[in-house]
This record gives sequence, C-alpha cells and structure tokens, in this order.
Amino acid sequence: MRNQATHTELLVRKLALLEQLDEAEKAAIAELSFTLENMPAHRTLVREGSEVTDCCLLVKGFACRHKMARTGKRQIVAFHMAGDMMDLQHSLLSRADHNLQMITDGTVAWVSIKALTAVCNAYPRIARAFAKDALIDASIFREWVLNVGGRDAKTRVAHMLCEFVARREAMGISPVDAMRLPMTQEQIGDATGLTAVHVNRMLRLLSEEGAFVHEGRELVISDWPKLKAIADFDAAYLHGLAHEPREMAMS
Amino acid sequence: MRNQATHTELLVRKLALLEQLDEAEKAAIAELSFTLENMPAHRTLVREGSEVTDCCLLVKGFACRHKMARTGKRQIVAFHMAGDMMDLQHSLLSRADHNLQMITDGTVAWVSIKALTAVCNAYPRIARAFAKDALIDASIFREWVLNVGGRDAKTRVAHMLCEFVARREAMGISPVDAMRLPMTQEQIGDATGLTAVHVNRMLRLLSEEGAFVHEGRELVISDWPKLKAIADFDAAYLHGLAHEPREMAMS
DNA sequence: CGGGAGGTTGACCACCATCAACTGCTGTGG
DNA sequence: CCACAGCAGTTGATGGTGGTCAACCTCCCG
Repeated sequence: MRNQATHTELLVRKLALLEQLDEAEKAAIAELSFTLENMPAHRTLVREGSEVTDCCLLVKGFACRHKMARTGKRQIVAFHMAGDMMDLQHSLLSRADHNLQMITDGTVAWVSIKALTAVCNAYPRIARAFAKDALIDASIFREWVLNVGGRDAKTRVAHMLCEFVARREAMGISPVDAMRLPMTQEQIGDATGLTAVHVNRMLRLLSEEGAFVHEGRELVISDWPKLKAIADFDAAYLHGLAHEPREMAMS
Repeated sequence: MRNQATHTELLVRKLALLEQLDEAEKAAIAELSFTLENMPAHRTLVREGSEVTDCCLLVKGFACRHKMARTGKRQIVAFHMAGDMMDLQHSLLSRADHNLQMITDGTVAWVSIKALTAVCNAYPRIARAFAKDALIDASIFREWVLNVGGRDAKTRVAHMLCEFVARREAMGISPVDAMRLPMTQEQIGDATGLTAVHVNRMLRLLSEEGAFVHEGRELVISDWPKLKAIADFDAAYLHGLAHEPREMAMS
C-alpha cells in the first residue's frame, strides 16, 4: 500500500511476519548498511557458478530465480517481490547454484554477509527469523515440485497465481482486487513447465470459468474461493508468509 | 562400507562433509540423547499437518518425503539415506507441510529439538553445519523443480539416479558398481512426475544405451560419464554432499 | 501352492508442445 | 506525426511424448 516504505522498513515488516521483534532488534536492522541500486528489467543480479559476498534485498519491482537445463530450457524456481531477501543461501553456500534476475524495473539493496552475520549473532531472534525465511523458501520449493510434477496445466497455472497473490497480500504490496501481473506468459510458462502458448489457453480457460477477469496483464480476482479450489491451493506451506485476500477468504 | 557405524558416527560423518569439526564438537554430538527405533517399510514417521517436537536422523534403510495433490497423486520431493537428518525444518516450523515415510525397513534415531538447539547454541560450527545442510536441501529441491519441470522422461530418470548414486558415495553407504535400488519403479515415478510404466520403459532405454546394466533392482553403473551426460547432471548443486563414483569420474 | 507386490510389454489416446500466422501495444527515429 | 520494429499476447492446425488400460510374468513369502 505505502510505496514509500524504505528498504529497512520492508525488511522489518517481512521479518515481523516470522518472529516478534522488539525495538532494539528493529533498530539493529535499521542500522544495517545497505547499498541501494536501481535495476532495469532483465538485469541479472547473480549468475550461476559465481561467488557471492553480498546478499540482496528486493526493495521495488519483481525478480525471479532460475536454472537452465542443457537443452536451453529455462526453469524459473521462484518469484520475488519487495521485502524478499533473495539469496540468503549464499550466506553459507559460497557458490550460486542458480541465476537471480529482475523481471521488471526495480531497486535492490545490497548488504554484506559479514554485517548480516554480525546482526544475527547479536540478536538471536533475528537469526531465527532469517532461518525461518530460508526454511519457508524450501517449503515453497517442495510445493513447486508437486505443482510441476503432479498437477495438470490448468491447476498449475492457477496455483502459481494463488501463491503469488497470497504473498503479495502478506507483504501489503497492493490490493488484490486489481493488480497488474509483473510476469509475461512466457515467464509463467517457465515457472510451471508449460509453453507460453499453453499458459495463454489456460488463462483464458480460467477466466471463462469465472475465477478471474483479465485484460492483458490486468487481473481482477473475481472469485477467490473458486480460484483456490481449481488451484488445489492450501496456504499452509507458506507458514505465515501468506494472507488470503481479506474480504473474499470466507465468502 | 562399514554398516556397523553408530547413529552418532553417521551424523558426525555427515556434518564433517559440511564443516570442519574438532574433537569437542564431535564429542558434543556423541553425547546427544537419541532414541533408536526400528521401522518397517512404508511406516509413516511424520504426517502432514502434525506438530513436531523431535527431529529424526535416518540410521539405516531409506525413506522419502512426499506431498499429495488433491487428485490423490503422490509427489515424492526427496529421498533419504543413512546419515540424513530428515526434518530439520521442523525445528523452526512447527507444523509439518509434508509426509515422511520409510521406503524400506530401517532404523531412525529421534532427538529432541531442545537438545539439538542447545548443542547448536554451544557450538556455532555445528549450527553452521546444520544450517548448510538445510540450505543444500533447498538447493536440491530447486534442482528437482528443474528436473520435473524442464527435462524429458529419460533425462529425468537418469538425473534422479545420478543424484542418488552421488549422495550414496558421499556417505560411503555402498560401492557404486553394484547396488540395489531401494525404491520401486512406482516410487521413481512419483519422484519424477512419471508413471511406473513409463519409468520402466526409460530404464530399459537407458540400459539399452549402455549407461548401466540392471536386473530387477540390481543396478551396475557401467558407464558413469555416459549416464551423467544423458542425465544433464552436474553435482555442483549438491554443494559438497556428493562424490562421483571414483574410478569412473575421469575416465 | 496360492496370493500379492512389483515388473514388463503392447495398444491406444490425450494433453500439451510445436509451428505458424496474425493482432495490438509501445517506444523510437525519420 | 507516421513508419516501423519488437515484444507480448492470441488463436488455429498438427503431432509427439508420456498417460492409461490391460494382460501377463516373476519373485517372494506365508
């Protein structure tokens, strides 16, 4: 809602979803030294195989993580939005095992792993919050394995949209009843293991069934319970990083 | 190799792959209070949705983690072998988001999350080793998303086998040139998003191409470089939890 | 000896990929 | 202001990978 949130406010908001933080802890985060950098769409932030010394927090815009198969097929393994620490794993695993790339214009805030480690050592609850975040990340990957391995095309696309919407809501990025999808249909395809053409057909099918209305990338979720049912979506795997759309959740 | 390894020796061996441990640290792990329990094949250790207070270390046999889609389709998201702490995520996320089940007869060692946390607080390097293990877990999930979302059936099955073999080697569970697969073809199918029938065909195809010889579940990898090439397998994503079969790696 | 689980093989078919053509939008330079 | 290029989206025709169904086999164990 508030687009003016600073990068540290965003991070506090995110961590507060995972652990109770007191004023001293919030202050410690606010005092972390971040380097802000504007990023154009498609810019690669971290490349597979590279060594990493900084972690990056997404402040504005959207990004994704992806890996390549030998055939050149790209598999997106995660989407990211404002407030996400996108490469916590690099704090302990020195070599990146995947790429990190902007999908829209945006801003990231770099922070050194050293500084992050120091804050974690001084404030165990902050360390716990980061650890939880990493574990929830893993839970999301498990759900994605199920999604691409075990669901048909319509369900897959619907599920991906549900997760995206639920996470947006949790971070308060925008009202859900009128949002603009940041990703192209090709990117949805790369995330779901489908082709852009088939994603297009599935989106049309979903709107014909009344789950949502969309014109281009403008998306209005007209029937959340229906979308959720089609999607086989249960937010439990997001462990608190999700809010379902408010007015619609119980209808 | 040594099937007589105790549960704590196994855990030390595993953690030593991730962090240098001194004698005091090894002793601290040896003093952890584990409860050993024999488990028959198919026994469910942790059920999705349940609350968890203990973590379990697999001592003997094989297990898997899986989730269910609404349609009843089961998706295996990980295989586990001796030395694996199978549910570290439960130390911070109280509710299980997936099932944990034996696939063969075996033994597990339960340890309370409290005791584990205490050791981690006292020995930062042990904490780091566990954290790395959890992050590598996540890296493996990412690779699985790519595997089921982005590769064709033959490559998928080959990749799954490569990972399994490489992890076995790292834990020294058995010589690779003659091993018995613990999982059924149906379970391989549940892990790769294929049917048992199609897994069967792919296994035949792979052995016709000379990547390995198999009779029933007895598997002899006759040409590791070829299997690896077919599988699009690069062990980097295992971050040190893998050894490629020794004599064959460079041939 | 009988039953059951796992494995193997064949026939058929559906879901989704592929290829291709066309539309609409946006930004850019003449 | 228009022309044009390029990207994203849309729709149709066709085909292949892998699912489904079914039969049968082997092995193990009671």
